Amino acid sequence: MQLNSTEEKIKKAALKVFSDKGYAQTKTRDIASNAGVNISTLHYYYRSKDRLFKMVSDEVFEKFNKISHDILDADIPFEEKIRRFVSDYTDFYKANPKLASFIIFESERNPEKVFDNIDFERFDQKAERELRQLIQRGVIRPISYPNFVLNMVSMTVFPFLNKHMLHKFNGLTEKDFEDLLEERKIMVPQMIIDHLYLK
Amino acid sequence: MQLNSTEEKIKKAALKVFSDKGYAQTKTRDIASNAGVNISTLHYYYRSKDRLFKMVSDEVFEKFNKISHDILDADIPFEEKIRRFVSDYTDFYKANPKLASFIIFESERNPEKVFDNIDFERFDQKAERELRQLIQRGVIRPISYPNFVLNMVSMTVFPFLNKHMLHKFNGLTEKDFEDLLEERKIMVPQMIIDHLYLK
DNA sequence: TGCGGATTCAATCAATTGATTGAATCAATT
DNA sequence: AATTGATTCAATCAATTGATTGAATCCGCA
Repeated sequence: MQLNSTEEKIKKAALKVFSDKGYAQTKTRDIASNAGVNISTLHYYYRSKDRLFKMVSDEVFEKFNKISHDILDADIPFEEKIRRFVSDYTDFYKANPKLASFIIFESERNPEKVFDNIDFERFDQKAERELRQLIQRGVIRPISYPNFVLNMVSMTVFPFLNKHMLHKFNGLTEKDFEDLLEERKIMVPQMIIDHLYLK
Repeated sequence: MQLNSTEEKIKKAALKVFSDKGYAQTKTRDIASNAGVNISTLHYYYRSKDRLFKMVSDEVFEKFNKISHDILDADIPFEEKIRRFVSDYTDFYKANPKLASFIIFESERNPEKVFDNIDFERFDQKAERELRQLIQRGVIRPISYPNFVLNMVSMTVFPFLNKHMLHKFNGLTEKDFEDLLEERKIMVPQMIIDHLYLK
């Protein structure tokens, strides 16, 4: 599919509107007018709102998963993986600020639409094994895998879920927000590592 | 308004459906049938979907804010406030598991419907002052107030935003989830305190 | 030029949904 | 028992919305 084709324009508009408003609040007419095409052109290419959503969300989750897999496959120390996880996902969400809420919101609100063929398993099994080994070797303190992941993911993603509130109630400008993210790239891994490593 | 009155039944059903499905995906018919009343009974009491939503969300945010205010007004050390924040909000969300997503989702998706008269300011000013003083006295390391809050809030709330994923991809049972939360009540404040306090 | 498939669109359909109406029922008071 | 206001409901309305239809337009190619 070539860039800027009608088909591609529709998908881009769909991602924008879906992640701005969520699945239910999105109207196919919104997407069509955002893409600058007729409603039936949208249906011509994607048949239904559901199928269009699935296409978009599959693409999003693919990009999303790739980051994890790349980090896990990298031949670097565990500490470094933590730093890269926070840094890479922060950059990912910075480049696509709406994806954070898209992923979290829609996977809770419309799991049946989002999950069909996503495999978190490969990633999880590998990561969990690595964590367990470090615990058994006495390098890091005992911690359950879900808790470890939650700490890392929550502190990385949450600023993007809360952006509106941060702007409204903490008066953060866009620049402030970016500075805050850069600060977190250092601080968050450091917090996790300081808590985890027994040294 | 008396307990279990029709009016109250509608509001309870509304909270349930709104927080299950989000504003847009909620149909007044859903609420009515959940409450066991006719659609027009719902309109008789609340006039419109918007007004019903506002009633419900105001009540939610009131409870939500009370926790912060109580902690901040308490005459206990700052460390202890961190522990109570994590613990009290965890209990709050445990008792009302859907409220976490309700608060985060709706305040981002429909800020204009949610925020009218919420004052985060009193809380924030007081808390920020307390943090600044500790930094100036050299008790804790320098950290911006938004970053401090983000760390605390994100690690506390996030498990509830992600519950479905945790169940699906980590195979957590309900019991596992509760154990995990109890573990986090200890671990999360400890992480924050270890990182913050210079001792 | 003219054929044929791909693409686009205006018009329309059917289902959904928030809201209203007017009648019926209930409950308290006299 | 009668009156009155509060409550409830079946039926209906108007707007929205996902989807379809059939005609028009575009484009590559003989």
